[in-house]
Amino acid sequence: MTESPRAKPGARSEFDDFLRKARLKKTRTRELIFNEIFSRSTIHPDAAAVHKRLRSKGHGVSLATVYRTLKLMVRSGLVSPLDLGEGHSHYEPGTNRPGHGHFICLVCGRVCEFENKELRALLDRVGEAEGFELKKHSLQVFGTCRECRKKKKE
Amino acid sequence: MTESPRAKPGARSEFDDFLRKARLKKTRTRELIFNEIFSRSTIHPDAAAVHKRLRSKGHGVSLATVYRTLKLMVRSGLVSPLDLGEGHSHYEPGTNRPGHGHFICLVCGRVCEFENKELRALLDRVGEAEGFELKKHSLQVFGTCRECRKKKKE
DNA sequence: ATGGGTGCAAAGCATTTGCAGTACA
DNA sequence: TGTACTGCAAATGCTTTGCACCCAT
Repeated sequence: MTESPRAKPGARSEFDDFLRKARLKKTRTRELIFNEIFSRSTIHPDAAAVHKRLRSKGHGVSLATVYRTLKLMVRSGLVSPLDLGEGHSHYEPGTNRPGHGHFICLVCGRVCEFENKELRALLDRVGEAEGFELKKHSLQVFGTCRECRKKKKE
Repeated sequence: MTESPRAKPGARSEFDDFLRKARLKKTRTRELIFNEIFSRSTIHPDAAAVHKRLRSKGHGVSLATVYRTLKLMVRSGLVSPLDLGEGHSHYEPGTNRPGHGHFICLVCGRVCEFENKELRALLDRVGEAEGFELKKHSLQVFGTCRECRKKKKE
């Protein structure tokens, strides 16, 4: 069981903690899937992409196990599902990232994250006004990215 | 072909306009589905709910047509799909409602809309900073509603 | 050893589609 | 009348599950 090369400091031990608390086993397969999500936080893969990537690296992991493990990681609070408007889930590392959202380019499909402190404060304020206790949120902004706007003008 | 009792003023003619422009036919079935979405904007039904509701009213509409029509209405820009975290789409009237979002109670499942001008301005600002041309957005806030918080404390 | 973990194939849902018949323009 | 629209059932695509075997503890 090797350490992830680019894992966030702390994230790995969170996974370990979760596994220990839930009396779940630490397996090679789970580590591989975990690393696939955490090593490149800008990718936002779906289950099929994780599966394909692992296969192409020579790891014989089944799609069923990818789904099982992703579900596990979502329940553990380490990973969040992400709706890019494609009708199925993508995944990204982390949960409870206040003020965090995504730009999704409708032309090229690129996804770009952003983080904004005002947004967090704003949502807290709106929630409080409604008597609503905010746990997490999901914000997607669809439009055209800088590059695609440039191309369109040419 | 009767008028919708509670349709937004203007919304109906938008639908008519869309149908005319796209050379689509105005049918009883499309009108029924349209009204089901627009008559109760707080309901956010999924396709199955629209279908069930129409059936219970004695209208023999097929689920396939409900899906086809909802897709049509989404493309027309009259209706927006809504991800309530259930793994399938719900629908609400309207598109391009800047500063619009949803609270979703994780305990009772109730959905509550909100509208906030600051949010709109904030997203525009963040988009501009990225060179991103904002078309629409989707914001869901998950947590516990006032009533469920009260019950929990008791 | 013993119970959880995994692969495989089959099942389960939401959604889409082919086709033949129906209804709007 | 002609073509779009609809219902039905089959097909599709993503995700879950049952079961037999495997492996971490």
